[in-house]
Amino acid sequence: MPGHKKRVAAIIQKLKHKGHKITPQRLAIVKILAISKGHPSVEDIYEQLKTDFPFMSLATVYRNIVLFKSLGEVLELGFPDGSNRYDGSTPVPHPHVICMACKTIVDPELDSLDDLKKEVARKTDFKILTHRLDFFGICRRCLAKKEQ
Amino acid sequence: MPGHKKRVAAIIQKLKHKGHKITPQRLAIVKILAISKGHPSVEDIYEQLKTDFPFMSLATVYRNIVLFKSLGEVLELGFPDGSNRYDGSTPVPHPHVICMACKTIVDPELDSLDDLKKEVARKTDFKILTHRLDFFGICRRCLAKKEQ
DNA sequence: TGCTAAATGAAAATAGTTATCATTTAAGAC
DNA sequence: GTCTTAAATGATAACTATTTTCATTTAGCA
Repeated sequence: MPGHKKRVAAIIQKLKHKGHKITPQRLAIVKILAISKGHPSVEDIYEQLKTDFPFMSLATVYRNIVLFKSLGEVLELGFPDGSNRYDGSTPVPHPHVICMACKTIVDPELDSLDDLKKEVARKTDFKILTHRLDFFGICRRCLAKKEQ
Repeated sequence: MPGHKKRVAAIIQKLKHKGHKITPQRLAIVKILAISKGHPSVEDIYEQLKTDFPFMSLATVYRNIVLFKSLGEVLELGFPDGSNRYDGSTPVPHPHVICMACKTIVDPELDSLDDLKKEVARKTDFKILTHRLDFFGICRRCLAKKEQ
């Protein structure tokens, strides 16, 4: 079973287990969140759903995201400009590299992150529960465009 | 000259240099931003100003923060819950450790951050321009409270 | 098939921020 | 010091993203 199907199955199972109903709208939102690699916004999700659910309400998208967040099945990425984006495929904190030109978000694997976490815990006396790590820059493709 | 006075002077100088007027309201906002160590919100700043400027408008606070941001003299920290907070004393990206209970924000010095930056640049092919690094947890004081 | 709590759609409400516009004022010219 | 004018301010309206309300529909179980 491919990764995103596993994710859909896992989320559905958790929903059922917690006593939530599996509506067609909810299932469609789960699928988009689990399949998307581009960290979609609420608006992105809503647009994708319009084809299959012309009468879908934006509120339904928001409500379900709130639910999935509370179940720990989506990661919310808020940005200062107010644009929130969602990651349903890897709902645990991980670093992001964001292109400021085309808004692409890449998930790098960073070995040295563990050292950093340890250093924080050691130096601050905090009980660290989660983190958020974003790098902003220009991706290779946009760099190439600029030079033309 | 103490650090925060230097910051006030530096911001004022940049404002003048760019042809912006130094109004009493603007000066007061600059001082609060430069002096505060607790990363105040717009509402915090507004409340502090009310004593000296009873007729101060919230819009003035927002307008000035937009200006200072554009000059690179304050750092904006946006959070998913919509609460934005501002750092005028160290307006370059740096890690934060945030207490989820009392909302305190601490600035740790992390030596291993450099390694992480290098690793990102090497692995992603992005031109990295800036970053955002936050750790969320519970501070020692709030941990102690819980145990009582 | 029927029942009931949960979910939905549509629209109103809310919160944080930005824009509008008439009035005031800082700062350079005289 | 006074004049001039573009910039800044205060009050308020507008705006955007999100949440809430409420009447209606529906998933899931008896």
